[in-house]
Amino acid sequence: MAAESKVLPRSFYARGTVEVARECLGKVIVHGATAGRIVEVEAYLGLDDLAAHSSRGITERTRVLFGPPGHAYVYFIYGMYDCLNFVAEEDGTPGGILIRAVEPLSGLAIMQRRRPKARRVEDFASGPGKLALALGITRELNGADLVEGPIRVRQLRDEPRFATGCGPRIGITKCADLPLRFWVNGNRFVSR
DNA sequence: AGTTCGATCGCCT
DNA sequence: GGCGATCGAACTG
Repeated sequence: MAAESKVLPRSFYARGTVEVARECLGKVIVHGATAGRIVEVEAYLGLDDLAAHSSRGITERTRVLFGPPGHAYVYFIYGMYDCLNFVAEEDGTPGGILIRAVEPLSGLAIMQRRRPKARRVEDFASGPGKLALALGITRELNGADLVEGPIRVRQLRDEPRFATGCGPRIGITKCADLPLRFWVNGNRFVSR
């Protein structure tokens, strides 16, 4: 796969969060021997988006959301799960893209070991907590560089065409009506 | 220092 | 569809 794809440059992330979110669909996350194709994401906008962690300003947790683009923001939620975001926008402007689902491509046996209760491939990474487990992504990787670090995002040279859908984000109470969730239409690995 | 509640998941009915 | 698990960040006083 390495010969048929290239790592996304930092300039890919240094744009508006919604634009980057939409274009993340179809890209491939590689971590160690595991890889998955992004099929569902959500955009979390800077300070006005009350559902975004960045809306309350810079804290120890949200620091990387305000930093340079092309880095991973990994946070701990519900006492149990880690979730992966990509940082967008120019340095100093917050913007996060929550990766909600990937289609497993490589390292399926490793993913099954990390997701022992999953009975089907469709259950390996069809949710933000699940995908972090399947890809082995934890809070230790918060702040990791997506261009040169341990997690990389690649674009296939012959990325297949696909239609996308858009709708409200999942699991939030504030700003619950904004259509900031994006997915690959009809893909069976989307969380819902 | 104490309380609240969350960008979830899996099990139960 | 409903709910319990589980714990840290953020907010209150």
